Amino acid sequence: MVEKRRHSWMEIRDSIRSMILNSTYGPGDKLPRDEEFALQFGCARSTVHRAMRDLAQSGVVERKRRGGTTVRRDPVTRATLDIPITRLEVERRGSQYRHRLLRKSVQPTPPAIMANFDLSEPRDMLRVEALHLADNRPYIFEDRWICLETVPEIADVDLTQENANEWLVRNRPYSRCDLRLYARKATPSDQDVLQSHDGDALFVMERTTWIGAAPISSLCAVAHPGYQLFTQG
Amino acid sequence: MVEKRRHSWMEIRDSIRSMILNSTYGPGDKLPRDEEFALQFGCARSTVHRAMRDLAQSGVVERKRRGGTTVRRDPVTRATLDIPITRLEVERRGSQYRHRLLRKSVQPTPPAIMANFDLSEPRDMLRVEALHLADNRPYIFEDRWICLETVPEIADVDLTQENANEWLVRNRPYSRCDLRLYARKATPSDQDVLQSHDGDALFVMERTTWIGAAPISSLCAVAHPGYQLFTQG
DNA sequence: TACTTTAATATGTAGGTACATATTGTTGTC
DNA sequence: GACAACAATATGTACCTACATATTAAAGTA
Repeated sequence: MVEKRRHSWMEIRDSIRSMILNSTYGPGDKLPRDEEFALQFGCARSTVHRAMRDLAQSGVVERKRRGGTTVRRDPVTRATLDIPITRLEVERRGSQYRHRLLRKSVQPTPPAIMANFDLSEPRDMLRVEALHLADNRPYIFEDRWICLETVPEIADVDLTQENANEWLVRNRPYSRCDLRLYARKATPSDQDVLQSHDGDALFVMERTTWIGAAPISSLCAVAHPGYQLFTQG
Repeated sequence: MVEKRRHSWMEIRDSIRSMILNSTYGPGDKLPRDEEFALQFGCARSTVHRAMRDLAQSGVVERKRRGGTTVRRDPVTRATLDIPITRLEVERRGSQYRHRLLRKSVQPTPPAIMANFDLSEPRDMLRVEALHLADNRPYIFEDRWICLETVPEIADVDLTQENANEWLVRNRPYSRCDLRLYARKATPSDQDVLQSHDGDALFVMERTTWIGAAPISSLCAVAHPGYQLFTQG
């Protein structure tokens, strides 16, 4: 029997997913070829391919050329984090955004930054320490290292006016971004800058970006006590 | 002049992206129609479409039917977090995984869990408190609420053998997952369970999952001091 | 047996056509 | 002028075909 109506790739995806769910195909199992599924569902191979791409992207299956498609043995929770420009994040909460440049200097990279960039030798970079404020209260403190060889123009930017975060994201899109999230106890110097109390738990986001193989910027952003990071539904 | 060679959608994507980068098209600008780009690049519309879908997904542009494609006014850093099954995370670090069920009971949901699930009324759910260990040292403590109406089978599972994390991820795939990340100061009860010291900063991951509109599980996972969450390269 | 070369094969992609769908703009009616 | 009905349009999808590419399996050679 030949199905007449057209099948959407999402239908196909859901069908395949539920087959994986109800153990028709278990973890590690090899799935039929796209063509076979296409025959089975009465749709085009490209439609199955579209569905499979989505399942692969969301971490349900793994695909390899010639190797076929297998059900992932270790399912993962895959979530997309949207980290907006800090100013927009603040304004979206209905608060007034302000920004203060605290320090700016050229220094050789310390070991931690070298590790972030995978550098074997120290290199002179622009270090910018700045504070983002929401309604005049500290929101995020950022300690950023910017590679002057990759981004020489940054030297001419007035960072008291436009903050480095925004300038970079608008002018230097990256091709690779590494992210690291963790919690850190507030230090005495945090207390001055973030108005945190002794021993507060602070949420830290480290972000390192490259364009191709060239380092752009490595950033350690420390949020105010109580900060939370969400995924978009 | 007509280009002969075939263009890959990634080339097209990079070309369009660099046009956005070098301000040929600025934030908020409307881009040409796919068909026009196709003509311009000498490729098929489907190739431009593929490129555009990628740019839209990575947050560079926004597409609307009939409305066309516009450059996003507010660039975001979009990162994909892979949160694996805890056992695999531990084993991948070369440590030995162990799991201990601490408490298990049926209770009405407290307000915080109701909020996570968007419930207006309390509901009886299975509360499971468990500890994941790496080399016999506390790794992650989880406090999980499981909806018995959506997942009645969980009542028959021996959670001292297979942990709830793994059972759910293998047997109850979700269609929606909300994630919340923050830092929290260690409480005295954390100190017992996680062997944390007084006032340590702890990394907390809250994860709530649904299948369709039906709640599956809401989880508060507190990691050991020093835990870090990465993005995959 | 160990190694290299070759063929087989499943996924990935490009091109093209036709139609679906959402949204916007325009026109018509009161 | 307000609102409803309708047409125009850019993106989205489905289906094909043809070819590209990575990887594995098989065959051949020393």
